[in-house]
This record gives sequence, C-alpha cells and structure tokens, in this order.
Amino acid sequence: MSESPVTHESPIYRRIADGLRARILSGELRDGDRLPGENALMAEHAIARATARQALAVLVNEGLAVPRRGSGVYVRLFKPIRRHGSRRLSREQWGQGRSIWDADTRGRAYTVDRVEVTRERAGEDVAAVLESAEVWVRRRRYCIDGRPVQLATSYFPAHLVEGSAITLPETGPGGVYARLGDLGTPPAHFTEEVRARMPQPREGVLLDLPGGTPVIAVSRTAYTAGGVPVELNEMIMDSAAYVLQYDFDA
Amino acid sequence: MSESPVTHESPIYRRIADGLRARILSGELRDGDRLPGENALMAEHAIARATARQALAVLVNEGLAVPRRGSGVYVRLFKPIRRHGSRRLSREQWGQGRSIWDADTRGRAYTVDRVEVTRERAGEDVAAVLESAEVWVRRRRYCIDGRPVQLATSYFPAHLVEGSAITLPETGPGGVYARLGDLGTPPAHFTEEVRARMPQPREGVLLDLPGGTPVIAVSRTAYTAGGVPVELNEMIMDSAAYVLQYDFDA
DNA sequence: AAGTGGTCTAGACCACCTT
DNA sequence: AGGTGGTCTAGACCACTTG
Repeated sequence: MSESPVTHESPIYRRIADGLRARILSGELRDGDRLPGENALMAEHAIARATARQALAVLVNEGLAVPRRGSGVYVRLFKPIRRHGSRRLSREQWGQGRSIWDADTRGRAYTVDRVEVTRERAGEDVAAVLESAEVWVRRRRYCIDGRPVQLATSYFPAHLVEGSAITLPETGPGGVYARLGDLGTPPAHFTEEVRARMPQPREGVLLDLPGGTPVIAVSRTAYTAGGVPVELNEMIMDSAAYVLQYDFDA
Repeated sequence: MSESPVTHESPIYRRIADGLRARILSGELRDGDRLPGENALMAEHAIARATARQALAVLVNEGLAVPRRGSGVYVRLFKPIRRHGSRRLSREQWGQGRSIWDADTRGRAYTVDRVEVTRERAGEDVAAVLESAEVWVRRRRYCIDGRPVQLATSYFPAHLVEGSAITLPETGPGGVYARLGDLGTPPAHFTEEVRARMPQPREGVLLDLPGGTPVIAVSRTAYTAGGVPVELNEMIMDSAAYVLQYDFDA
C-alpha cells in the first residue's frame, strides 16, 4: 500500500514550507511564535519524519525560523542596528574623545571582548593595501545587549604605529583614530568594500549565528589626506543585526 | 550488528563536510571541480545515503558548492562585479547621456529584461519616503554575460513624472536621472541602505540563485538639492555577483 | 516523564544528464 | 544504460528542554 508520490508539481516538503512561510510573512505567525513541530507536521500531512524535517529546514536556511533543541522551531526576529557609513566617521565623532561605535548604537549597551593585539607579518592582500610587510593587528568582537554582532580585525603598518597606544589593548579616548591623529597621520579618506556571503564555521560560532544567516563583510581602508593608507579594517557582521547606511552627493 | 555512533564529537556528516570544506578552501579542489558524490561518500565512509546527502547539503548551504542534477556536486566560483556607490552616481556619468550602469560593468556585456512600467498606489513605506500616495513604478532585471544579477524596482512620485519619458519603457539617453534633470528636479543627494539576507523564493528563481546564496538588498533614495525625494530604488543583488564600494571623507 | 529537535540507517522510486 | 542528485518512507536512538 505504498503511496506513490507521482507529483509533477513541487515536492511535498516545499509545499509545506511555502505554507508556513506565507503564514510568517502575512503576520499570522509573529516574531518568536512557535511553528508546528516535526510531529505536528507528520500528523497533519501524513508524511515521514524526514520530510517534515526537510520542510522546516527550508525555513531555517532562509533565516525565517530558528530551531531550539528540545523545545521547537520559532519564528525569527529581526531588529537591526543602523550603521552610518559616511556620517559616523566624521571628525566630529572621534575628535571629541568619543569612540566611533557610539554613533551606531544610540545608547544601547555594547561591550567589546576577545581583544587580541599582536605584531605579525602581513599576508599578501594586507601587505599590498598597507604597503607594509609588518603590521600590528587588533582583533576584537562587539556585542550589543550581550549578543555578539560583529568581528573586527584592524591592520596598521608596524613602522607607523610602533610604540603608540595602538599596540596596547587600551587605546585611550577617541580610540585608534585619535591615536593616528596624535601620530600626525589622521585618517581623512575612507574606502569601504561591502560583500555578503554565508559565514565560515568559525564565524558562525563566534557570532552565535543560527542557520540561514549570512554575514556582511566590510573591508575599510583609511587614508591620510596625502593618500597614505594607515588602517585596513576587516569586519564581519551578523546580517540580522545590521543595516548599513551611506550618504553621498551627485 | 548495528554500529552505535556513540560519539561525543561532532556528527559524522559535519566531519565529512569539514573535510571537504578544507579541501576547497586550501585550493586542492578548485572552481568548478567535481566533489565526491553521494555514492562515493557512502562507500568511502560506510554511511547511509541520507548522511552523505546531509554532508553535501552543508556545503551547498554555505554557498561553497553547487549541485547539478544527474551530474554531480561542483565547487562554486565567485567572480563579483565592483559597484561604486559614490563615484558612479556623479553627474559626469549621467550628464553625458550615458547610463549609470556603464560605470559598473567595465565593458562586460549587460542586458535589461522583464521591464515593467506601471502606475500604482504606493505602499505604506514607499509613500512615507516619497511623500506621495500615487507612484510610477519601473521594474526590471539586469543580466551580465547573460546571467541575471540584479532585480530593481524604482518608485517616482506620480505628480512629478506624469507625462515624462519616465512613464515609458524607454527613457532615452542618460536614463531616468537625465529625465529628472529635464523636469527641473535633478537628483543631488543619495542615501543608500544596505542589508543582506537569504532570498525569497521568487527572488531565487528570478536571479537563478543556487542554494546558499544570500542577496544584498540596497534601498536608495534620491533627493534634489532642495531635499525633495524624487526616486526610491529597491535593488536585490546576487551576493556572488557584487562587491559594493563606497568612498567618503572624514 | 514526555515532548522536541538532531542524527542515522536501509531501503525505494523518480527525473535528469552523460555516455 | 548507468550514474547522479531529488524526494520519500519507516523505522531507531540520542541529547536536550520543559512541565
């Protein structure tokens, strides 16, 4: 009595996923609501466990749902931070002894952890951008409301920042950009390259990303007014946590 | 004689995926190379078909591999277009009767299809941005080398563009921005919001996206020198096809 | 203790692509 | 024709969370 599917339409698991997606997008199922579980789908549609799992996996991979072991599958929420690309890096920000990060968070509690400051031989790409074979590297992770949202790695030409607070875990008021100013090489021009992709396993762990969450990879190079590169900052952001904003004129 | 897994380490499928990923990232397996198939993995690791599939699904969902029905699973290639955010929208571009798009593609063959121009009642968000309840809407798809890479939807306040070439499929030399100039409301200032997420099913189909490919969603608002919003452009880009570049000063 | 998702086996039939 | 991935069934045991 094995039922042959014999369907020329879309597969069962996809039709089930479509139905659940519609209920999420229509607002019938809201942020944090529990979806029908594997057992419920098996009973409701008379399908095998693997097929029910496959349907739920579609939504998880689309970033619309998040599974919680032993509990259920839940509608995912999306509350991004607005990150201003141009406005935030104006001298007014870091000139007054404030960290750039303040411009983003609008008062939400943020923390920095996993700070590592090392002196390294630059990789090929980094060396090409900074025109320096030896670099100081600052790695750290940013969290908002206790949740990790961004990994950042900054590279500085070693000969430029040697002996400055940039080589220390604590960089002092105004952060590294203020220190670059102290060194007589304040950043004046920035270039940002923005990509999106799925996270590497390490990134997924460090950012505590559920399945189906891409990362935004931003590569920012800072130049002095004379066009000398003084910093390369590679950022990996949880795409569910960020909206990047850029303002410019024609 | 069923072997109990009894493993406190990572699951089998994940270890297999890790191994394959390492071979891809190390360059042992290169762009377009064929990965070991389901049958090969079953034999090599003495596992069931579903487990082999699960291992390959990890790589597909990470965007590192692409399955081809009846053929195999292949290492994916990544050759993005560089899209300049600020430079490309300078007046020099569209002032000379050239389309903005030219600045991106650097001579690569591109086409536009699925052009739809309609007059519509604006949705809530669009109406709020454009300060207009009625809008002209221009939808189209961009392809490079015959492959779709971007979906775009532009909204214009109806009262502003009524009767102009902006309401026609063909907008003439310089595109819609030149026509806005003809109307006495040339765009002078732009704001772009950049997000990343997994595609909706419709987007995945129209962009022909393989699994594990996020989209970059860019929302651009164009304002006149007087601060009047004249266009809202919602773009959905294949993240494997684009690098966005923004340049700005401190 | 019961329910949930996570992993895995051992089959099966199908559509599709390559040879 | 034979191999490939795509879908599906019908079980099983596990770890985890919740009541």
